[in-house]
Amino acid sequence: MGKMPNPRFLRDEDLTQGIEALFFGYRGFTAGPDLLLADRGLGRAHHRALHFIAREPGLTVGKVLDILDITKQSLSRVLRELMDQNLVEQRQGEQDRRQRHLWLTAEGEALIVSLRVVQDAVVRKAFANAGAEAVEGFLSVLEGLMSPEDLAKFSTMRK
Amino acid sequence: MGKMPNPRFLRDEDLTQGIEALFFGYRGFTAGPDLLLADRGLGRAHHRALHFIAREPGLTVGKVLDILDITKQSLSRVLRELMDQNLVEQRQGEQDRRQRHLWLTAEGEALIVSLRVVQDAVVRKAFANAGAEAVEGFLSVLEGLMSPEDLAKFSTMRK
DNA sequence: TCATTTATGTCAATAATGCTGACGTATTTT
DNA sequence: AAAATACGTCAGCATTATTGACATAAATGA
Repeated sequence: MGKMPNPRFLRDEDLTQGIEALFFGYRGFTAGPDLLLADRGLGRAHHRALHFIAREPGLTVGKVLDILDITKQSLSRVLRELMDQNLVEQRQGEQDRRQRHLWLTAEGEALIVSLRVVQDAVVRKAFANAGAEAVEGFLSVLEGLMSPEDLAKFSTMRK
Repeated sequence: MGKMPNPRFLRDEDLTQGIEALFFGYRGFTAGPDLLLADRGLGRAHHRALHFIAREPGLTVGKVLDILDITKQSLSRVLRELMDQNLVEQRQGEQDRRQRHLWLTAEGEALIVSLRVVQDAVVRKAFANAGAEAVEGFLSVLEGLMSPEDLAKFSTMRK
């Protein structure tokens, strides 16, 4: 952890390289799913909603709003489209009946699985080629890039 | 897909974690510049154009199109807005007079510097906290995520 | 030279994703 | 009973992207 007096670290060029790596890397990361989604007239916003609903079935609308950090109106439109396509369904809360819990339908499950197949292939290949240690570094740098709020969300999710 | 025998690497959860880290990390990475840009009515697309023009002054329109991989129309609009705000200027090519070479104006330089101050602060902090070795891992995973074309662009840039 | 290709710009139409502000309803909490 | 909460929706707007068509100037190849 101690900072090395390494002259090849934290120079402007290193930061530039990091910035550009993120730009190109993120593009490679989203390209595959984007193609699949386009077939159904869906986009990245729908993917994100599907991802988090798949990850924690029964999530409330409020929780998804908190994670995605978009407005109610933006999420509403996305959820409406997902429900119109029979990919997601809402169930009224039992304890608190104001809440809407979100679940994937069988069709939604099938879609998220096919999205995961595409995305996992890219990520798995990148992880495998770089090695376990590199993945640790990858994660720790990304955590450092997150806002404190997002870091908290990210950390909470893996407990 | 044959899973590796390593129980703590390349599991589905590891991939999920990587996917979510990218989502939250990328958001943290763009949040600062986005705020600064919004003040001038500019967005992320303008930032990307400014970045690559600053990085390689005199770039032609065609090269920027190749790097950003957007349509001519999208770039045209962005460049027009940057030129209207006196941030970028075009100069006709001397050898090939069909080409337009792009340069930042003094004002454009000033803007990209202030954007870099904000973005560098985030990246530098993340890099410094994670350490040089983690940064190596971060870069190698991102390279693995890039499409072959983008990897070639990325690699060529640091020569 | 003439035809083609290249580099660039621009028009019109469209889509996905986001925003703000306002308002409404059902339900829970105080 | 009043206030707060969870959610939905309306209208209007902005940014960033798309496709397809067309135009111009300049370079290049047969």
